[in-house]
Amino acid sequence: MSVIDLSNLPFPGNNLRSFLDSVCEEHELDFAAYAGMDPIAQTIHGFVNYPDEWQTRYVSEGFQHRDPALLLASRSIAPVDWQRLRGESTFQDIFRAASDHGISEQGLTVPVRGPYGDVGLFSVTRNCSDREWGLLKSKILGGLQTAAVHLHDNVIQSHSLNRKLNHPSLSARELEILQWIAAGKSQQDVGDILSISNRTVEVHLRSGRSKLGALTTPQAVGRAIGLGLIHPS
Amino acid sequence: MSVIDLSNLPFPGNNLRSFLDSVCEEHELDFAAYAGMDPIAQTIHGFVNYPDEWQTRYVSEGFQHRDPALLLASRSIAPVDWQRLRGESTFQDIFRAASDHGISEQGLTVPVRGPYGDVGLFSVTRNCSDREWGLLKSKILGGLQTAAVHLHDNVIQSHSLNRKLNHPSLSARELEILQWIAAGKSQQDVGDILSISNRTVEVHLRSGRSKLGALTTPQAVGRAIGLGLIHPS
DNA sequence: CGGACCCTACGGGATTCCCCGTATAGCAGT
DNA sequence: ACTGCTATACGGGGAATCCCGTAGGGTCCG
Repeated sequence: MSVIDLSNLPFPGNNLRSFLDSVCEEHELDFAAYAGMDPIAQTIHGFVNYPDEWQTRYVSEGFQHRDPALLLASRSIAPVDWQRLRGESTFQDIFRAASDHGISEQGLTVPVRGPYGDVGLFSVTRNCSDREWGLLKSKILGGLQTAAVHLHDNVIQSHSLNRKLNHPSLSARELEILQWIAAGKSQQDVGDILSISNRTVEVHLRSGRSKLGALTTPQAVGRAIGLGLIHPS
Repeated sequence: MSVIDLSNLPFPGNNLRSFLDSVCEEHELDFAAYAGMDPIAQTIHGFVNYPDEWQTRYVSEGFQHRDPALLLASRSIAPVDWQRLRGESTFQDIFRAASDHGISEQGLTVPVRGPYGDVGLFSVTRNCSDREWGLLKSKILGGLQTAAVHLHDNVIQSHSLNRKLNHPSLSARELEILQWIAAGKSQQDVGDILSISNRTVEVHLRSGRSKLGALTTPQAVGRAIGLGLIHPS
């Protein structure tokens, strides 16, 4: 999974990095970070207002691939309080490293999903006691949720990113065939159903795989489902 | 798409219908409605605190399939203010019908997505002027967002719980292998990765397919993803 | 202790899929 | 008009999968 730094990209009409700062200021937070995951391109892109050294270290040690806050939030609907992760050794490892750079153990990650399988993860931290954190959290949760939606919406809408994260567009025929394959039909079956040659079915399937960046048909089916292009049956 | 009324289903520890009422009370709203779309089962399920006659009419006329508020929000990341829809004739039709039952034109629909392509749509209405609505909206947007997440999370949790009860559970090995297959590995690859024979891999795959009621491996991968047993990659 | 699974492993034979091509025709954009 | 993409179709050859078995060792439970 490659990492794309969005912090220097021009965005239409606003600067998302400074938006992080204003969220921190408004809600009495220390740091904020946005990470967007593209499940197909296998990329993570983002921007933070963490100290530069921590950001560098985080990426260079590949923390974004095993950070339990990101992993859990990327599979969750509701926000994930980092308190839930304290038992996990991976979290403890990353937190020990983070505390060297002044980042607190108190944090929260809000997931936001778009219609194409894209996930935005908005994390904030604040150095304070558990009790203070609990009070603060309930007070600002709505605002964080709104900020997360705003961030992810802007990132996904932005043209410059859409070029980087171009979602594969399968032809109607390719989708149709992939849908039948996902329904358990063989290539021959599909050919009979659609009244075309099984060889032609295989051609469409091949080009579908290629567009999805999949090595095998099962993987292509999985990705297409993950993108909402087809449905399991 | 069939319609499932969840309003009478028992939920663990809380009543979602009364949650709608409390959201209305807290935020000075007239009505609130939750609609969940399941792209796999092709169903819409939901519950509302609209007047019964309106609810009945809405469903009987199939409004849920063409309501522009739902359609737009289901493709959006950010909340959709119904003001944006005033130009659309479909919206005007539905609103004319709604106003017969005391529902205002002033409304908002908040979309929330889960990891499996599921979408929750939380709508609220308030009878007031455009200016009042603008002020109210900015004040309660965060709370609505939080409420929407809470609703959808609860519905999905209980829904997937139901599905897990009804579906056979795959062994850890079977899931592990299916996950690698979904990641584009061949049976031989998986055997090498797990240091077992490729024939053994095939055995697990076979039994996984059988448990999922799938005729082919691509179908099994699709179903496993649809059930949330594995993730696309 | 005897089933009931699960994990492991191997084999033969049939089927299917995948990769490499070639080829025509239509349709859309520039 | 040329270029590019899509849909259609065909074929050979090799690789992979799938289906039918057998079989020993492990765990868990009644």
